[in-house]
Formats: sequence, C-alpha cells, structure tokens
Amino acid sequence: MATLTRGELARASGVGIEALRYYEGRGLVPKPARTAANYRRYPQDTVQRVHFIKGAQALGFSLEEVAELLRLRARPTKNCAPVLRRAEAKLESVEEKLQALMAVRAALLALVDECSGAGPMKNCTILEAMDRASRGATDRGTERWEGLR
Amino acid sequence: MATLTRGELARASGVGIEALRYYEGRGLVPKPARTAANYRRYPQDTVQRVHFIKGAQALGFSLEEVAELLRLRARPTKNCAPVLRRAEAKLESVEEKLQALMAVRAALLALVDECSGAGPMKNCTILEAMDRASRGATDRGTERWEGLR
DNA sequence: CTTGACCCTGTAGTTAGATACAGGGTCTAG
DNA sequence: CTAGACCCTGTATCTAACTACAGGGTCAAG
Repeated sequence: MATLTRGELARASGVGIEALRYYEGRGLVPKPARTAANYRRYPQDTVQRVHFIKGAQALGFSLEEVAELLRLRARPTKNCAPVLRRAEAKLESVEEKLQALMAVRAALLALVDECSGAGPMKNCTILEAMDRASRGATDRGTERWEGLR
Repeated sequence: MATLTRGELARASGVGIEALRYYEGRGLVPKPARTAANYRRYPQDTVQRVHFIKGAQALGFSLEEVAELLRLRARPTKNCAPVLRRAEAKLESVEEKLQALMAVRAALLALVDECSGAGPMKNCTILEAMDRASRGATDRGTERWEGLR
C-alpha cells in the first residue's frame, strides 16, 4: 500500500495518534485524502514531515514557529536566509534561558554549600535566603525562570 | 493599622491581588481574619511570607514545593536537613535542564554556523537537520526540552 | 455473522500559575 | 448622599501541546 492510515503514520513517525489530528487542525500536516469510508490515507512522505516537526521542536521551536518554517520550506527555490534568521533568533532566546538557569544554579549551589543541614530550622540559611530573595542576586528570578518555557 | 487589606498586601509584597486569593486557596498563605464586612485583614508578617514564596519560586520551586518548604519551616526547632535535601534535589534538576538546554544551544549553533543563508531553500542545511532530528545529536530532544518547564 | 481492532467526529480535560470577569457589597471623601 | 475606590464570591479564561472520552461507523478474520 502506498498510503498509511492514521495509526500506521503514528507508529511510523513515533507520535501519538491523536497528535496527528491535532497537527492537522494546526495546519502542520496537510489534510490527507479520504477513503470512501472517510478514513484518512496519508502519503508516505508525511512520515518525513512529522519527523521535521519533531526535529524542529527538539531545537526549541514551538508548533507555531514550526508552521512558519514549513511555510518557508514550501518554496524551495527561495533563498534560505529567513530560516537562518529564525534559527539565530531561537539561538539567542536559548542563550537567554541558559543565563537565567545558570543564575539559578549558582544561587542554589551557594545555598547548598553554605548549609550543613545540621542546624535547627530557625537558623536555616536556605530558608533565610528565600525570605530575602525578592531583592537578591537572583532578582526578578521568577520572571526569568518563568521565561524558560 | 496593624493589618493589611488584600490590596495593601498585594502592593506591599509585589504580587497581583488575585494571586493572593489563589495562594490562599493553595494553602500557601493562611486564611486571614475577617472584618465584620467580611474583608480580609492580613497581619504584617504575611508580607514576609509572600516574599518567601516569590523567593523560593525564583529558585525554581513550584508552588507545590513551596508549600512543602513552608510546612518544614513551620517547625523551627527541627533539623533543617530536609530543606537541604530539597535544595540539592532542585539543584540536580536544574543541572539536568541546563544540560538539555546546552545540547540544544550546541545544535543550533552548529546549524547557524554552517548555513550561509545565501543558498536556496531546497539545499538548506538547517531544514535538512530538522528532517533528520528524530534520530540525531539532540535526540529525544523534545522530551528533554519539554522537561525544561 | 460476530468479535475485536481500527477509524470517525466533537468536546472536554490536563498542567501550572495565575488573570479576568460578572454581579454584587462596603467604605470614604466631599 | 453619591461617586468612585475598594472588597467579596464563584467561575471562566489564558498558554501549549497534547490526551482522553463518548458515541458512533468500518473492516477483516474466523
């Protein structure tokens, strides 16, 4: 058979069967042909397309952004500079998240180092640091940390 | 006045007024006394408690985990080892997220370096890498990246 | 011809951490 | 006494990327 059912495509591309319907709704996978009984029949190359989606996601692109990349990819003779631009922008946002996470790591490391774990709760330097943290080394940490998503 | 209204507490502690009701529902802030007109009256030290919540959040603790820390803190004569354990565990999970993010950064960096942006879309090495990414250097990247939250 | 695996649609639920709104009551300055 | 600022509750909405479910139809083996 040259075509795949939804379940076959799910198995072949390693995603959940429901995710495929979701991708179709989001326009990430083109609406496939249907059989007389209204079953989806996917062409083989849809496997590759789903791989692309997972690959771009693994690089930190949201499905919205993946859709944009797919639109760019759809015009193969155009220059690929827009793709490069998006990759650079994503790299930059990843760098920012790294900075934020490293600040958190540094703060946690300092606290863990400083606390013996032997004293009573009321003298705990870790708890004290949390009390102070609204204005501290990891300031606006919440904002930055939230930004990690 | 020795007590604060909800709006005053929100301003004093730098959170949204609705967040306070949310925290109360989650048990992070104790239910305050009420006036005859059913208005909340917070004792001054609630400001400190909200600071603690924001501080712990900034270090990467979820509200669920913050609640646990608050329960630990509530018994001031007990040993603070459990707090240290939780900080160490959080540090470890932050390290893992860092590893994942650094792998993503490395992959993006390699792609951005390799692509001139001058060629046509159909030869784009970035797009090709995404096609291959279900089994690549950033493998199971989705899982790891999702894990960043 | 029945059983079980698969497929269809539409809708609702999940996670986390809030934020927003509707429809009321209260309080205070002028 | 009234305008506007504040407070109350309960419920809905948001983001992202799915996942689950109900209630039905289809198909292939035995």
